[in-house]
Amino acid sequence: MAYHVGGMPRSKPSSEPMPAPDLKDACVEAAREAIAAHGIEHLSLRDVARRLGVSHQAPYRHYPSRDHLLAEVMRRCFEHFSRHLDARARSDDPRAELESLGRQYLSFALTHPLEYRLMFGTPWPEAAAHPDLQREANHAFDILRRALSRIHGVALPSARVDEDAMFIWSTMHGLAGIMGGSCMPDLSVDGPPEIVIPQHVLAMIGLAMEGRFMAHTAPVNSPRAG
Amino acid sequence: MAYHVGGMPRSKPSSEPMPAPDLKDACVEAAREAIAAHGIEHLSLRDVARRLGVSHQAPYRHYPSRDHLLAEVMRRCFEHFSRHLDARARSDDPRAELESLGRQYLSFALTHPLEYRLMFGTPWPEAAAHPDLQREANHAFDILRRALSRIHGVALPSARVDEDAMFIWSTMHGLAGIMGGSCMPDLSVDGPPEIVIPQHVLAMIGLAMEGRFMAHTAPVNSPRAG
DNA sequence: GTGAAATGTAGACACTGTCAACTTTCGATG
DNA sequence: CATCGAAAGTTGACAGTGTCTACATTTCAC
Repeated sequence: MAYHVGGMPRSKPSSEPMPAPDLKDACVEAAREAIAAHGIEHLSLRDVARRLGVSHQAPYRHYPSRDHLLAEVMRRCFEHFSRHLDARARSDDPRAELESLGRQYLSFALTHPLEYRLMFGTPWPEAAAHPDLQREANHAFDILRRALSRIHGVALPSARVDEDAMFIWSTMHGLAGIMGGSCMPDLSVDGPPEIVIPQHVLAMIGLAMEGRFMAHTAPVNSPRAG
Repeated sequence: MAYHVGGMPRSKPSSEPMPAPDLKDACVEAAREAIAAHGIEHLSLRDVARRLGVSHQAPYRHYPSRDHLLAEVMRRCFEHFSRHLDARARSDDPRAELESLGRQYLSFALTHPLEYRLMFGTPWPEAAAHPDLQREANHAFDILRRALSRIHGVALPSARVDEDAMFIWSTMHGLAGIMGGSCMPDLSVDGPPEIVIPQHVLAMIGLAMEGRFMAHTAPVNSPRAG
């Protein structure tokens, strides 16, 4: 766990322009441990340094500020998240594919609540200052967009696809936030809520999408929309 | 803005057991200003004291810790939120009522993003230690539950009502979090997203609920729910 | 009057992020 | 080989923070 040596830079005999010594990586790893131990808001650069057995200023050689380290941790969370989504069960039926995407989304949020909070529940450290973070964050949404495009085919313009994507993402995101957070109300449902509720929410999304398809083939397009 | 006098307790000549001097209230107000100015994470008790022209220890006479003051601010946000929901447009048509509830929910989240973030996007300071906070937070969900019960009538057991309530709340909550946060993707929709997206999401909820009613009168109850 | 409770103040401690200056190491260049 | 510079890590300092302890003042009940 401790950073093995302190005092001199790495000595790769090769001639790479920037060997990127592993303290930079180690900082991210230590930061994740610190966050897991004490929560996101109590992440401290000095604590990270202490965990690595290194001086309190050493991390500053690799990250200009605490927020830059936090941004890097978040960026890796998004990478992890995207990989998780990409590893979903594939199917030729685009609707089944969409459902497996939803399940995969929820399974990540529920098994990695800390990472999920970090990604979507933490105010970003100046989003504009971390463009790679923004880019990484959009990947997941693009996955959803593509899955929806497959369902809709070419019949619907991309504007409609984006609307549906926002609906589905909102629902998944909200459910994840509620179930992963501490503000879940006491429910009287038949069975464990963490099983029953996602099942029902996914079913409701399916109903809404079916209604959408029917609306698409019928003249009226969206009832009760003020 | 500054707390008018410093040094002696209030001098109400009455004999109330605890006159509750207004520094306690003033702290909450100053804290809200500080949060609005510098963000939730940078709320500082010393800054609050400075705003009130009072020593850095004075707030500790009324709040045992910074988190207790934060919890009180959050509790008042929930009060404000509940009042906003209660002030929605009423209707005899339960579905119209549900829709106005949804619009009211979103309008609060979008016009008071800071309070919304504070309520639902901030990790609670030891939820168990602040039961009144938890109680206040459940009020909004109960409002939703009641509106849904009116729609369903007595036909559906309360378990189904809670499932539907969780679906709707998830969708509203997720949409509010996405649109109020900094992680909204670039969308290609016809018109301003802050208008078009909520409209569409509400319409999708309506479609899902209609499918639910049809499923309720037909033998099959939830298609595609694996 | 007197003591106790409530309220506010001042000082101290450990902790934090961050700036500045110093040291050590290594690779490149004369 | 000597030397310079960059990279990486070190120590020291400063302001800011939450919170503990001790002290001062005011008011009220007795």
